[in-house]
Amino acid sequence: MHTCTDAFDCFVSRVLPKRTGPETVRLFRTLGSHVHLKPDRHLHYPDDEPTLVFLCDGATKLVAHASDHREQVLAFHFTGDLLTLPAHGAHSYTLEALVDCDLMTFPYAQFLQAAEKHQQVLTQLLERSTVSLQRSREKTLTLGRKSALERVSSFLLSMAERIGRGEGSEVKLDLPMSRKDIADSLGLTIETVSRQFTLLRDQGLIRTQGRSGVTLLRVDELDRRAGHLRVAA
Amino acid sequence: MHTCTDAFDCFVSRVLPKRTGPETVRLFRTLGSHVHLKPDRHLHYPDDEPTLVFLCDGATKLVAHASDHREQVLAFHFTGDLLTLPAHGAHSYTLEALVDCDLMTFPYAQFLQAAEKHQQVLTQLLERSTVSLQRSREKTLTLGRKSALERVSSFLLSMAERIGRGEGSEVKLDLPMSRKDIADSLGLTIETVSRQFTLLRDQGLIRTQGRSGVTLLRVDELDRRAGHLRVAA
DNA sequence: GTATCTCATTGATCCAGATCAAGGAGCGCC
DNA sequence: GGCGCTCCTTGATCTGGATCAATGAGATAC
Repeated sequence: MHTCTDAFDCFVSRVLPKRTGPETVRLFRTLGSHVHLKPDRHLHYPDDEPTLVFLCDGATKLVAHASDHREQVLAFHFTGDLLTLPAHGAHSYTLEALVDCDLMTFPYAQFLQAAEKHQQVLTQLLERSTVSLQRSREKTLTLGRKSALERVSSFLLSMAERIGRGEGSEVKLDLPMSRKDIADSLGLTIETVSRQFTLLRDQGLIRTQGRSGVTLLRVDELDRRAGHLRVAA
Repeated sequence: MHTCTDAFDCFVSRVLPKRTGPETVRLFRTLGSHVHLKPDRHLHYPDDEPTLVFLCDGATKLVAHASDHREQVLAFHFTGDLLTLPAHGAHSYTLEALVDCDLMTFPYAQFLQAAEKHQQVLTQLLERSTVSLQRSREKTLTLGRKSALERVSSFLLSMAERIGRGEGSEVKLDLPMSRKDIADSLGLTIETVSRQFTLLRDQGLIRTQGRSGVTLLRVDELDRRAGHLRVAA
């Protein structure tokens, strides 16, 4: 994935409905911009109007900035995700690349206008927005009421769902984010996250390979550690 | 607001576009159910499919339940709000009335189908969903990175925005939720919330009248306490 | 291959907010 | 209008995770 055309084609095939007319495709093309981001770089976008982003390839984090230099990671995104960057309000937001990323950006208002005649696009936007809201609510519960161990377990399970490769009863993960990113996402410190990893490793629930490799060995036990509701035993 | 007809009319006038045809209105009527909830009662809804709720009148809280009996308030809603109750996943959710409430409920999937021909309804659904997501993200930052005092200040400011009555430079609030609800919303305990109220009162930033009355005396100072980004000084 | 630099782990101490424990005040009920 | 109950406030103590402080291990550059 390198050229602007590739990126746009990727957007077309994954977001627009199958038999979208060529004139509509052309309309979206005039609205969208292709951006390549290197790791640790953040997307520059107008802070007074929301922007729609389609992540063609890569992984990003959405970060909220409070006063001081405190940061909270609101969400991680992976290849194929569609997300809305809010205009800055009481806090400011940035989208930062975790690895090399290709994305398409659209001014939200104009995109919406273009989509109005194609309710399948609207429906999809709504659907994806609902999934984001759902994830955000789970995060709220995690941050509001869970212990460090529960947070880290929840995090691993959620990553397993999104980027895990199942191998028998195990799930392999290649985490694109650093311990700092995980800590900022879970409302913890690097040290605490590291200690929970060690704890889970010592209990035989996970194995780690290098900085980014994690294998979940006992998903059932992790579910219990995560404080999830017992599925009727 | 008491009869089923009143409630549905309220929904029609606040959610459906102005010149919606009578046959469409009739369609939505067949999908919707009117429910009255007394304080502390919760809405019963199928746990395997999402439900759309329009709050005609009253105030509610959306609560997530983790294992043990820990609860996290995900959001408060007030008259005129439209919200989506997710199907239960790793956690379960309930919608509970804070005061007497009238609401209209719709099966989400069927509502969406009915709305497909009316992209104004879709657009509105999307818009409201985006606002919910935005609020949820602010909450994430609050729960992840803010101190008790910052959380309570943020909470008061957010309530001021939604249900405050401005009187000169002051804002009057009549909070429909208990200290317990506030604590469960901010990831704190009742005691800590109470102590922050006392602190803010002692600093002359708020005045309290009885259990539910709060007057914000210094919105600017509260903004500072809330850890909001300084508006270019 | 190895030097170096960054990121992760581990250990020691500290503190904000939880927990435990009484009082006090508002509000509904009779 | 006062009785009683619930919710709120205040105080004392405890603790999980933050902070401070070294190591240790992976990745990158040469």
